[in-house]
Amino acid sequence: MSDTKTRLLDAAEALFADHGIAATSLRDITTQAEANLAAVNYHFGGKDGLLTAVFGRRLRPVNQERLELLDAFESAAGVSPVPLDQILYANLAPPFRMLDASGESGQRFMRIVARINADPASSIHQAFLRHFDEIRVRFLEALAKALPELDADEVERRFHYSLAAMFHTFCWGPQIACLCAQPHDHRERVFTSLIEYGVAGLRAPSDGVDLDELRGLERAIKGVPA
Amino acid sequence: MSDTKTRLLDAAEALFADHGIAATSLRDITTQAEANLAAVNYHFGGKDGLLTAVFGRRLRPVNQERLELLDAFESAAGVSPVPLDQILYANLAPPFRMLDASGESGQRFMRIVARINADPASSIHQAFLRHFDEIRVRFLEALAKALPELDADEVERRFHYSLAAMFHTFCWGPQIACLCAQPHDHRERVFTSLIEYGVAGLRAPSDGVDLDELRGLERAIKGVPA
DNA sequence: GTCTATAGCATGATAGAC
DNA sequence: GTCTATCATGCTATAGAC
Repeated sequence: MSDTKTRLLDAAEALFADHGIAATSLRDITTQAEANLAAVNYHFGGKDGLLTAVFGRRLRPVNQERLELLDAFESAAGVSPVPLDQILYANLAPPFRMLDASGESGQRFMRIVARINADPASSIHQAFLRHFDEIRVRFLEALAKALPELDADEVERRFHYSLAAMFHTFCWGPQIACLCAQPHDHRERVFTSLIEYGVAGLRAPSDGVDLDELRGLERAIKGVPA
Repeated sequence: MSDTKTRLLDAAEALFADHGIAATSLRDITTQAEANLAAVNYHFGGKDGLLTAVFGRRLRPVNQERLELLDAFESAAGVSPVPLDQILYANLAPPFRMLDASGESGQRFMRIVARINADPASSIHQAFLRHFDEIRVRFLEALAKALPELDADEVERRFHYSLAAMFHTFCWGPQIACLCAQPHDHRERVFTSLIEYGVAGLRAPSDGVDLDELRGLERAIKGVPA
């Protein structure tokens, strides 16, 4: 039998992911973990602390691996920029590897992460973001080097688009029937798809779309005079 | 002075967006709306019903406009597929227009939407999804027609990637300092950027990335023998 | 129909015994 | 480190005033 702390983390991870964070009470968690209600407060200082510990436990190794991968690709590239597919691979491979290794519980965890990510007003959000401080800086540097024709703002926006697709996929995957059907084969396809989409998006010409032209077309179609 | 129902909706929208849904109590809402606590239950049946009404009120006209825009572009295209930038424009222009028209409260609203979207386990999620049933079908059809070389699964995945970027931007925009600085000019840039990224991503060649090659590279770099 | 006052029950947090 | 008891607060429901 594992110790109370671990049992609480496991129970919280499962319940937060399946029923949502707000909908899960400390009593649900302590009951499933066969622990006392007050144990949560003692070990983690409260519900927020427990949640922080839940994602910290898994996020640390995943993000560590991301940085190591990026390091490796950068060393291999020397003075040249790291190719975009390698940058995206360094960001995506670690969480996908965790999905393969941890099975059901890994999927659950990714759903929690995606949920916290989408709620900037939540109280644990800052603790969550701190896990990504170094990631953000390092990956933005690598992207900026690989995309010298874009200004820094645009690089950051596009980086966020690629993150959004990843979070959305982890959060929605099981329900879009893209990640669940044939677990492993499908995951491979989704992994590839995320990189393909991201590489193409990051490389998009920055003057490829003329908003005024689209607006003009809209007006013309709708029969508005001017 | 507006009626109680409207005041409750306005207060709830502001508080849900600023402090999060779970963190906002009915008492906070009724206090700010200068209404009685039980009014929420009477008019909306509870907190969930209130939330449903909050996003329904704004989502209906926005989604209506999306469909009308897509209709218009499809009529103009005749038998040809609608160009990708027009499809994405039809999806993005209505919410951006709402942002310009409704100012602060519109921004708040988009943050609520993004949050609900990221929490599939929440109890209102189904009511939320129903608003997008028709959108999903119509836009997927248009995309499939414009991207005949992709299989249906891949079209759906890429459609979701483009949605993810949109939600993420609306949710995070103010904090990434992309949407806030010079409100209108910046928004124009972000709008354009979303379309550029999306068009390029949707058009990505579906065999552009070789996962095994990337994995092989990783192994080689890390010095693993086989 | 519309709103108010209030009661019932569940939750998160804490104090203090062991 | 663990557990019991308890408190303040939150959501829901309902009885009844207007």
